Amino acid sequence: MSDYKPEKIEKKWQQKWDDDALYRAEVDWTKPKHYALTMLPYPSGDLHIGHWFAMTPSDARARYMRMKGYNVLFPMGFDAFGLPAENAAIQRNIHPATWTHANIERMRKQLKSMGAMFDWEREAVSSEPAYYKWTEWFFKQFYEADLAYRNEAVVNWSPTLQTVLANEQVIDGKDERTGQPVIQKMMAQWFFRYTRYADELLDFSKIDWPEPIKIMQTNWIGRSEGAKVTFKVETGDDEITVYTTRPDTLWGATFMVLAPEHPLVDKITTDAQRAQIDAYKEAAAKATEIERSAEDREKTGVFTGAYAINPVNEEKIPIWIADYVMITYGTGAIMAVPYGDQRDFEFARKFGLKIVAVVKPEGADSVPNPDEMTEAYAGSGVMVNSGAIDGTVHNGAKGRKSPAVDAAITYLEAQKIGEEAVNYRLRDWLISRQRYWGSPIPMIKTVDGTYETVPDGGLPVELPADVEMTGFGNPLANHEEFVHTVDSQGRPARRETDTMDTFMCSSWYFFRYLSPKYNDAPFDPEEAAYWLPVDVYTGGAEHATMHLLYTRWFNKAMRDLGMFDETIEIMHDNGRTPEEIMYGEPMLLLRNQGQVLGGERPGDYILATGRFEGDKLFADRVEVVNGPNAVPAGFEGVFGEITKRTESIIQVDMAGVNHVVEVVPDAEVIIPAIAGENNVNQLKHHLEIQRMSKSKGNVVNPDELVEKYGADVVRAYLMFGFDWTKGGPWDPSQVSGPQRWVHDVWTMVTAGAPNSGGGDPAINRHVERKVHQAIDGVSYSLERFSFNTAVSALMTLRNQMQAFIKTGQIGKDAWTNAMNVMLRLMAPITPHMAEELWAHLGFDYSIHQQEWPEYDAEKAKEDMVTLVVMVNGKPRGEEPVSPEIEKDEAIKIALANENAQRFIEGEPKKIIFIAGRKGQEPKVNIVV
RNA sequence: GGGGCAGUGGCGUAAGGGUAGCCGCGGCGGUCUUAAAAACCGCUACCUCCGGGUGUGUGGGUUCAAAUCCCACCUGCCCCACCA
Repeated sequence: MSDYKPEKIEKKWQQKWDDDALYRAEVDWTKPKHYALTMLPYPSGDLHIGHWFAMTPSDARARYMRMKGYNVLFPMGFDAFGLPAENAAIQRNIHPATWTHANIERMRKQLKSMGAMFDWEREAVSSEPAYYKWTEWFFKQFYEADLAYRNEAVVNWSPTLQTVLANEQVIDGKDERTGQPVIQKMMAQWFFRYTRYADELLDFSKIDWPEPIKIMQTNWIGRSEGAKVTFKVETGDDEITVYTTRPDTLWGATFMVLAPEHPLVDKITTDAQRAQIDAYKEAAAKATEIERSAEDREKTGVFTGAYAINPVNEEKIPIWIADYVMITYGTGAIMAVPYGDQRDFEFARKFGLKIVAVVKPEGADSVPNPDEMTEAYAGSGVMVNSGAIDGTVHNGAKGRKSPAVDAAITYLEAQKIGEEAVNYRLRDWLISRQRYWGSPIPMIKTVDGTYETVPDGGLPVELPADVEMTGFGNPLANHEEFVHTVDSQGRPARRETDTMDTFMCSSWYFFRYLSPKYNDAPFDPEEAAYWLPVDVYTGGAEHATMHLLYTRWFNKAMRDLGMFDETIEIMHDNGRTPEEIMYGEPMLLLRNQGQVLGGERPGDYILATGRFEGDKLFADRVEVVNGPNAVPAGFEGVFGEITKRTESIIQVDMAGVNHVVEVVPDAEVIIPAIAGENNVNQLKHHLEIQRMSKSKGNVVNPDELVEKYGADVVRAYLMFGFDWTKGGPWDPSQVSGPQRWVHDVWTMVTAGAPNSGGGDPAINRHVERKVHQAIDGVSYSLERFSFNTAVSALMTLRNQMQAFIKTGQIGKDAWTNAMNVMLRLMAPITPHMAEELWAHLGFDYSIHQQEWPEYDAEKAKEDMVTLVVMVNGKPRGEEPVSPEIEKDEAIKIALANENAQRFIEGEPKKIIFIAGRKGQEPKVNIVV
């Protein structure tokens, strides 16, 4: 019966929508606006099922908002600069621009097959000169406002290739292409003053963002309160300043540790120690920061031979270098208090350094003997052996909220040996990349070594097209014509050859969408005044601490440089309060989707022995073995891969046959890979958890799915089959549910009304009720980005309608009205089919310009509901009652319930009535 | 190592502190068919003395009431600055 042909109707409607400019979003001050934004893709080659998973639900939400009466802008573009284009260039001898543009062409076509309401007139591509002219312009503005500066930073340097490598190009300290060693090298680079906005970035009060994102950003910024303390080096005039969050423990500082890169190291090192120090520095240069900061690593370090004087007690303390101190955090030097800091404690134990107890733990009778301690004590207590602050209390609070810290800071400031200080884990934003395929940094280095900006007329500094991509050296630095220029006084000068981090491009793309062809500024203030800020932003949570923090910084810097001034004026002229812009927050609401995963993880291979009961093995011994090829001779038990584990019940695949093994309590579990005593919880079962990636060959191509099922079914499946915020493994076997749903609706509508007359009024009333319950369910779900429950509510309506139609008693008008509403509810999810069936029923084009159905609670109401009678919180009986039942009446009925009475002895202690909220039954809980 | 998140039937998942498992997938039984597919109907957590009892990773706690809130643990996933 179903002659649903998605390949025909989808193309047809996409073409018509395009011809009619149905999704063109234009400024219209008479209508409320809604700027819906989904993260722009990197043009890697093919659209991934993950793009569909991120974008089609976002599209459904944008469509819903449009039907709710908003003027919706939902644009799309490409984040087109980046490393993969260069890799392609090197491997296939193709220009990065050619590769990128070809990919964009292909992906644009794939994106269009989604049937999303993208306004393609607004498309922006970050690698086009018309775009990166403004990326450069932003850099210039930031530089002139002292938000950009030059400083040294560590890079992965390949001596073989004479080039800087990305972290992902470095595998085990070696370049992935040549296998040659990579070293850590200091290089002068461009930074933005990210930390200047650290405190403002900690304020989330004006935005509705997911709690985890706010927590991650807060931790990432890592504000800490403490003090800076200056130590004098014993000989010479040198001073070493340290930052500490625990200045109260200064009396317990028994040595100092400098980062190996600390500038004073060479100067203070004694001749006797020099060889050792140099060797250590060289070794440290080879390790990455993540490796170095791993706390489970054995502590290493070398004594410099020099001593410092502890300013509070004049003690002479040795100065060491060690790689657990980072040059990038604080001052690159620490005072080591082995009593109170675990890392310092381990270091002191390893090298036999002195430990002095400075805190008497809360509730302890005496101060611990440092020689008997097995770990540092970082808790609260009373300060001891601490001179001026002896007896003050450290209560565990941060900064001056701890009395001991407060006393220490006051003392340090009075003695002029230190001062209160705030430190951030956040570091300034290093935007320099020694790469070709990025936006050039519009700076010129003059003959006297100073920098000046490229004048506005010189923007954009365009990337030269005739470069050779060999992977050796920096193509821009090797391009003579590009490098040689003149400065403002006509003297020969050199262009900056670093390009910008691509996060710079993606920090402002949603401004460019407003007016991608605008030539007088990054964006047209007339457009900005209407559309800004972004109302809803959707994308992956993996951007929590990078893109999503950079773009907030960028927006605040733009605000402070007056880039919104004109926009704000226009807002005023149109009666709009510009407060939202003044907050300096680019996106008011953020929601994250999860990831669609693919592939599999194998389970542990086990040998299990014990006692069989039928087919089930009660195992008293389980051993994890290497793989499927190790069956010992004469083995009796179960051997195979664990496919599933629920507590102590294990499903084992033994040569294709499933066996159930129950691991008895106290069974011996042996897992060689996990040291120490093992238990059943550590057994790994088969899981499908891997991320999709080309190298694993488990990427799902949406084009094939669209061809097979149609875009509407793929959209419906992606929205229905997952918790959108979680994502999950790809499982094509689950497509059939949504597929049946779409086909059923098609069949239902094309079959026409089952009854040409008025039908049974009671049935018609039921239909109306279920339709309104569906309006409520779908609206509530879409409002909350809960796409799976939206589809679920529509499937429920399908089931109910099928049952009503089967009676043959549904009237023509009731049926037509039900179909009319159902199609409008489906329009955001399955836009093509909804449009086709809408036209089939003779309603006015386009369904996407219709209003969202209005919910009427009266119409949705049931005549009778079930009163749940509970005793001590357990359901004991049910009684049919009116949904409006009052408390007293409900309690009376509940107490009269026969079954419930069996559980009530004597007088109830308490009776609680829970009113029947929307969609829920009233309840009475009788406590006895 | 640091940070974040998650754990519910065979599977994907639902549940606004208030009857755990909505909606699907799969499976089992049936109808129709020469047969199969499709479609349609029914069943589908465990135990039970048939009264009921148990059950949301484990162990505690708060509450009249906990999948939901709190604490600890176990397991897994994601992010960590030149991948985007």
